[in-house]
Amino acid sequence: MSQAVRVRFAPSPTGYLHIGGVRTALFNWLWARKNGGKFVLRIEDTDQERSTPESVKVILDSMTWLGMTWDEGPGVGGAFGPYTQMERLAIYKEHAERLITSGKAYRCFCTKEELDVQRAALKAKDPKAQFRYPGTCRDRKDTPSLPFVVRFKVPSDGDIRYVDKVFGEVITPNTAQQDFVLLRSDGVPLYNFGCVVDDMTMGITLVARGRDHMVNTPLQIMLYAAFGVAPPDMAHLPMMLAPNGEKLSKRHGAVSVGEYKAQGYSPEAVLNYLVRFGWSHGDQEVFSLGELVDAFNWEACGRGDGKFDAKKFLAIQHEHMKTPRLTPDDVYVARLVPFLEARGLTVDPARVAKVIPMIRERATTFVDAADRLDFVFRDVPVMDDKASQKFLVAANVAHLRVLADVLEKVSSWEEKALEDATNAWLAEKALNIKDVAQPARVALTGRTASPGLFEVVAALGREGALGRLRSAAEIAASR
RNA sequence: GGCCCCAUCGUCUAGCGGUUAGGACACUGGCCUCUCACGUCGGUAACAUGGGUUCAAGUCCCAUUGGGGUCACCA
Repeated sequence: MSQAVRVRFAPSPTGYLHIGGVRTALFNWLWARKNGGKFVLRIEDTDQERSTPESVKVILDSMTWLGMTWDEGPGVGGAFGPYTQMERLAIYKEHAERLITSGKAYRCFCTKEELDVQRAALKAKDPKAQFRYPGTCRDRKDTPSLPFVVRFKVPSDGDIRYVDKVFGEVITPNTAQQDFVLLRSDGVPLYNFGCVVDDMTMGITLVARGRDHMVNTPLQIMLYAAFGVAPPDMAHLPMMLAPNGEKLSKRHGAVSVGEYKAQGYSPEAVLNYLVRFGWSHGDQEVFSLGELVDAFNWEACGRGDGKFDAKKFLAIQHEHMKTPRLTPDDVYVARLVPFLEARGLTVDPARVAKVIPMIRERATTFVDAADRLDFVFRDVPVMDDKASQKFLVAANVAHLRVLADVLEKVSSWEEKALEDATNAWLAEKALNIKDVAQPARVALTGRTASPGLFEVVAALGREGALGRLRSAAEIAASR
């Protein structure tokens, strides 16, 4: 009885994939997956000034990285293509002519320049007035051979009402509208027309988009009515703003998917943070993708705008990195290796897998993880000067040497045995672990903060660990 | 300014007439501890204001205030 769900994400390829756009894509994607429906990706490139092929590629790559696969669209095709608007101009033209024929739209020969003059004149008289197309060509009978746009004939009275899946009933009086342009003089459709023709011909059943589009929805519903077609369900999402309440943009920090990828975020964590922005599921904060697909619904979407919180985002990312259920070891390794290699390190994935437990609970991003594991993959650790000067000093030479000697006698090079042997020595000499831990840590890792000392010793292997302790002792002795 | 939308801790939010107003992030005190983390126990912190409706309003209605969106041959 209910038709199969078909939703879409229709970005404009004018730059990067913005984190806010990802959120609207996500809500659509979740709805499709939850209902076994189709998720369509459509490229709205009718703004030829700003659209670029590079941007299309960035968007596709970002969507792929995020795991939001599309069932129809660029690269995968589908029965309702093409999925790029500039390849659909004939379809828009045909639909525009249909509206002209049925008297729902008309050719307007007013030029942009003429209208700009009229607009300026009005503003000059009354700065607060809003210019609206006066309907000059509305009832024009002649058809001069001049360039023209196609305008929609907005009903002069009545109103448009629809029930938004998030905001409930929305009523807008028609008197608030003007005869808007469907098709530019060069035959390229404007947003509202292209959007409606595409959604209609692509069989879209629900349109979910940002609240900044809510003003377009009444116009689009008029168009559906003009075509004699029932409009799809509508759902608007509250806006994600910058911490200061402005529109979220580059100047507020990272806003593109690519930046978060580069910073070592997980795609699941990105989606997890974004979904909780404007949607909730009781007290649950952390979700796997599967859980999201199951739990998502429109009823639990909030209506208030919100502000982006980078710290909470990082916390969600950290949560995903800590939890093997959310980030299995093999996934962890696959994502971490490129970041290690980016540091110029040569790494064996099997070895990476072995040392991940050392940093599971500590690393917040893969960049952070690579940094924390850096010392493992070098012959000589990168030495922090302050750490070296504070701990690799004459007073610690003996401890470092003896520790190396004690460890050397351990037959089984594993954490427990190494720790036991060390503790035995400490007990015998009435020493405290604190007396040797920091100097040893600096010797082994080059830093004052690291995973547990004996995890580190074990991970470095007999030769590596003993060598580092002894050469550090030399450095300390020379001071 | 017109039209539209919104309003619970600093932030994301739970709440769908009766709650000591809950959780998370952030901040913060203690515990744990070889560092850093993790973990754990605790703390500070919110219903914008004014009217109604009701035995009873964070929850319903109205107004005010505040915030946001949008007013193109951009999307």
